[in-house]
Amino acid sequence: MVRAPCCEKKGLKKGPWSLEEDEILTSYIQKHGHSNWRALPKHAGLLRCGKSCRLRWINYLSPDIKRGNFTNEEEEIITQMHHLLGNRWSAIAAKLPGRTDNEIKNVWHTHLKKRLLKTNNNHHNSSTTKSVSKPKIETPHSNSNLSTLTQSYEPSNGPNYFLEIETTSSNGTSSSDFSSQSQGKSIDSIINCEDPEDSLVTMLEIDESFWSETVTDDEISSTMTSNTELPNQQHPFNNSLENFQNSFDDDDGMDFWYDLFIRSGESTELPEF
DNA sequence: AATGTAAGCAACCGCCTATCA
DNA sequence: CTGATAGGCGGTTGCTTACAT
Repeated sequence: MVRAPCCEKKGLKKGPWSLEEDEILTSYIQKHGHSNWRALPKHAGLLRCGKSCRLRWINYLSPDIKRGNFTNEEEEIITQMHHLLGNRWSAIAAKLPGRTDNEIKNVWHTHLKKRLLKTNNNHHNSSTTKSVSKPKIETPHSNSNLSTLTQSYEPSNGPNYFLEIETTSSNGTSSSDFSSQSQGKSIDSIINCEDPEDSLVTMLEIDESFWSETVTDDEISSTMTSNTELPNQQHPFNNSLENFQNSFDDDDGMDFWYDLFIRSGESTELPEF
C-alpha cells in the first residue's frame, strides 16, 4: 500500500512563494514557532503543505540564513567535506553556519563539481599521476590497541573508490584517546570491535580525484606516519587542512570520521601507490 | 532584435527514520 | 510490538536569467 502524501494536495498551492505568503509564514513563526509543521499552514492561513512551509523557512526565510556568494574558504570546506562525506549535504551544511543543505547542494552541482573536474583534468594532463593498484595493507598498529588495521583501497569499475577500515578484535584494554562519537557508538567500540557488526566500517565514498592527486612517496610516507605533520603540498588534505580540522566541534560526529581517517593512517605505510 | 542554450536556483518528490500512541 | 505520522534528507525538476549566436 502506498503511503498517503504528506498533505492533501487538493487546493494547496505549489510553486514559487509570493511576498505575501512569506510575510504570513514569517510572522506566524516569529509569534508561535514551528513545533508542528503540518498544522502550521492551517493555523497561519496558508494554502501550502507543511513540508513546503518548512522548506521555505529553512532555505529562505529563517533569519539564520546567510545570503550572498560563497567565500573561497566556504567553497574549500565544501570540497573537502565532500571528499570525506560524499553527498551528505546536511552534514556539510552543519559545518557552514548560515548555509543550507539545499544551497550547498546547488553550489556543488553548479560550481564546485565542475571546478574539481577541471582541476583533475589539468592534473592528468600536466603531471604523472600515481595509479592505485589495489593495495591491501595489514600492519600492526603501534599507536593504538588495534591488533590489526586493514586499509583497503578498492578501485571499482566506475569513478568511485571506497575506503574501508577493517579491524579485527583486540583483547587489550582500551587506552585510545579517541573521544568522538558516531551514531551513538564510540570509536573505541568500533576499533576494538565490541560489536561484531562494526568489524568492517565502510568509511566513505570518494571520487577518483582523491587518489589521483600528485603525491610524492615522501609525502605519502610523512602523511601516513604522522597525523601531526601533514604535508602541505598537493595532497587531498592540503594547506587548508588545519582550518578544516579546526572547524569540527568536539561533540560532532564528524570528528569521529575525520579522526578515524587521519589516525587510521598513522604508523601505516602504504605500499606502491 | 530574436532565438537558442546553458547556468543558477528555488521548490517539489519520494524515501527513510525517529517518535509516539 | 506494530502501524501511523511528522520531520528530515538527497535527488530531481522546472522556471528564470544570462549569455551566445
